[in-house]
Amino acid sequence: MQHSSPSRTTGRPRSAAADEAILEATRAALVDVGWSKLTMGEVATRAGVAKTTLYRRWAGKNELVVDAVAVLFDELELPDRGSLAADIEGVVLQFASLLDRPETKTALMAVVAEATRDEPLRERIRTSIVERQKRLVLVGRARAERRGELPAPADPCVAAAAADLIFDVAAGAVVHRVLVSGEPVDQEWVRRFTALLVGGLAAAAD
Amino acid sequence: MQHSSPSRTTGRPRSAAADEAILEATRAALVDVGWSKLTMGEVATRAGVAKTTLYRRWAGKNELVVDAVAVLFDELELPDRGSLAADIEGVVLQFASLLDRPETKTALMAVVAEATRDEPLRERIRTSIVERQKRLVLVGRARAERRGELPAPADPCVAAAAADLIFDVAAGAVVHRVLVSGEPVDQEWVRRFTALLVGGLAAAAD
DNA sequence: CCAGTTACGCTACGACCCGTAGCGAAAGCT
DNA sequence: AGCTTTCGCTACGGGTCGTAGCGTAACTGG
Repeated sequence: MQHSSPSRTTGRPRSAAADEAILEATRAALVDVGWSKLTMGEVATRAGVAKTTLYRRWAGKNELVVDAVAVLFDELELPDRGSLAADIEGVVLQFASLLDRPETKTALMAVVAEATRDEPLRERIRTSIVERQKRLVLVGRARAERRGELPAPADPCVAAAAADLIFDVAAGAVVHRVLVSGEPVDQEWVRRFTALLVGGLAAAAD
Repeated sequence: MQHSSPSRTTGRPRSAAADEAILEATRAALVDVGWSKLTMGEVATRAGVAKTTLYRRWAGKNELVVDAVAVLFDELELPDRGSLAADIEGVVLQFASLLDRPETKTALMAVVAEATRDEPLRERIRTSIVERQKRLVLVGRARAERRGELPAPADPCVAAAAADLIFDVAAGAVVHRVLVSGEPVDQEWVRRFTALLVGGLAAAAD
């Protein structure tokens, strides 16, 4: 009667090694053939696994790819570089180089596109990728306040809205620059963008 | 010997009505079934046209959809609302409501994703959609300078880079807000975003 | 008016991928 | 041992792809 028990005690356990092999094979296949020509059968072959095993764990291509690329985003960090501007420049460059990797480049927009007509998938993207990276904004903001570069927000509700805004602006700008405009996120561009963002934050604080 | 003559003088001419019927059918199909379940056969049926006719004019689904949605972006305008901030708020709201339409929502990210592995498609998107809308940034900037809200840039090369930056920031932020974060672009958000952008522009002018 | 040229609608086709069902074997538990 | 669940494998109907071939329609130049 206990169908979705998190850890079942009886029966043969699922191979954790197969899990990682599948995700790794998915990333490799994304590099080689891209999103549109990626098939479940190919991933299964690459991972040395039966196609049915894939369908036992993921509903389809969308969910599989989300899980395969989500872990890559956890590499992002926010080392303390001494100033708000330097911190932003650092993380933006990290994010840009992550987006330059062929597996993320071809997969990210594709799953977002699919998610426009698939609410569960949208939720999966949110919890697996988006929400996890907002931590970077919060850490950066707290650090800037500690340095006295930004005033502490009066209303915590306003603070949350501001963090969301900054996240959308930063992530959106980099994604648009790389994938839509198709031009590089180089030192020069990052410098200009950071100046714009920091200037706007300072002005909004008044 | 003149294979790709722009207007051939001999033979039966292509039906312009069929062209429009196909693009219209493509948009309608996008609304109904979305990008991933959109098939060339279905579009042909809806348009009352043979499937082979589609392939005679477009190489595939990607190119067809780009042409089908590109015209929608030409609706964007930048009416003079008296101030830089008001102008930005107006066009951002327009862009957001355009992105809310199901046909653009599901198609835009999908073709961008495909374009990451298809250079000709990337070029087609650039010339058909992206470059055409940069006019809005240039018009807004010129208007702000005429009002005295922003100084005229010294170097025209710097001015072009600044325009590209503003375009990526504005378009990217709205797209990210709507499609990735999945939250609405309401009056409140637009107000905050515009304050951030205008503040940044003013600060960068120093 | 007629021959030449091109577009159109239709049908049929092999190739591929999908997602599932059914089977026997393997791997864990009590 | 006996039970339970996963695994690899094969096979299948259903769908889409992109193309080829055919006869017909539309338009042009002689």
